[in-house]
Amino acid sequence: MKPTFTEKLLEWNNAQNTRSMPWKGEKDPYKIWLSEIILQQTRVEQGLAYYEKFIAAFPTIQQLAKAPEKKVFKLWEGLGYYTRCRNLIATAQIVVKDHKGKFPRTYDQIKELKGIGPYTAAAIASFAFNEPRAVVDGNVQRVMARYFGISTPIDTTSGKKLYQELATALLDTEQPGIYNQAIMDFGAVICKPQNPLCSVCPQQADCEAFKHDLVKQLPVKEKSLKKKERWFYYFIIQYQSKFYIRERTDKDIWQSLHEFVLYETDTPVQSIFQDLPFLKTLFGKQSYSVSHISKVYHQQLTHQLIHGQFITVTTVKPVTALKDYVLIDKKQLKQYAFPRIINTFLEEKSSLAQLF
DNA sequence: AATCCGGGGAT
DNA sequence: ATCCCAGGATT
Repeated sequence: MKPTFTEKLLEWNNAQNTRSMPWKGEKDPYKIWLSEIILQQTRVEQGLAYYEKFIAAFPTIQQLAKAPEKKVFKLWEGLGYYTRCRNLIATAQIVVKDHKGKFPRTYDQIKELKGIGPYTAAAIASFAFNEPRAVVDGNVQRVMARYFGISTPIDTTSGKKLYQELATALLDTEQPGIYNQAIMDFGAVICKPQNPLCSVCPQQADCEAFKHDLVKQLPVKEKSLKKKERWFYYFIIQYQSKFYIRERTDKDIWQSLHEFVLYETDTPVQSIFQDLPFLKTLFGKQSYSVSHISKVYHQQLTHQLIHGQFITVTTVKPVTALKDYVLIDKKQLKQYAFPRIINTFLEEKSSLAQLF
């Protein structure tokens, strides 16, 4: 006999949950996996278009596994957390090579794959294979913290353990997939982060947070993130009809994306014209001409604020001092994945007028 | 245990 | 501005 919470949740799911998504009820583990990776820390509304694009481009895991990496990253461009994309490719290749194209069928095997943690493994195992594993995502944590009135922070080791145990106890082991889907929908539709719909909530009578007016305070998060600022000066160096770009490979933001010639500082430079020794160092005695300096663009990341400025430079000879950078014809540029701050610049009409 | 990894939407 | 999103990997 399951707790009343589970009964009421499933009742709500049957009678009132109208939330519809393309992967709901899906049984193909490939499609479930793809949707779950895309949706990690990503809103359904934001991930939806990417899911459709990926399914259209790669209907099977075999096709994804053999696709050129560049093409996959171009599809992922703009979605963020690019390690997910790298792991997506690696996992597709592992499943095809080591598992003969058949997606692993148990939670433990699934969790071994790259980019798959406790949440995603539980989601795939329950949705595709009916294994009784409880998902714990942001929705589930919030619902349980409020329903039970728990003030243990969700972003601690003990908190994660506690919420996983609670979720497991509440799970309907007869229909784990339906239950997991239901509690996440419930968190997204009723027990929302802001302005939850307590007035129409079927759990209201037993909700500890509602009883004690703690709905707004729960769940508790312990850590606050520290941010740092970085200044990126991008030199768009044109030689004939080509530009220098490189792939970002350091352990840093935007790994596997591309960029123009970068000069980075941790404080803004006083004047692009006077105080930037970078260009002179780069060109030495070679001549160059600066044709345009853009406004300052900004991009807010989780832990960083990026200030970006774009300096368009033309030269009549190749720049030999540029290591790692390669010359790409301007017509080929759109094949490469760039960070949003660069695409924002490229998409502005004034920028295009300078470059093309 | 702490930190990092994006981009977008709501408030 | 701040929070949060169908989290996971690294140190």
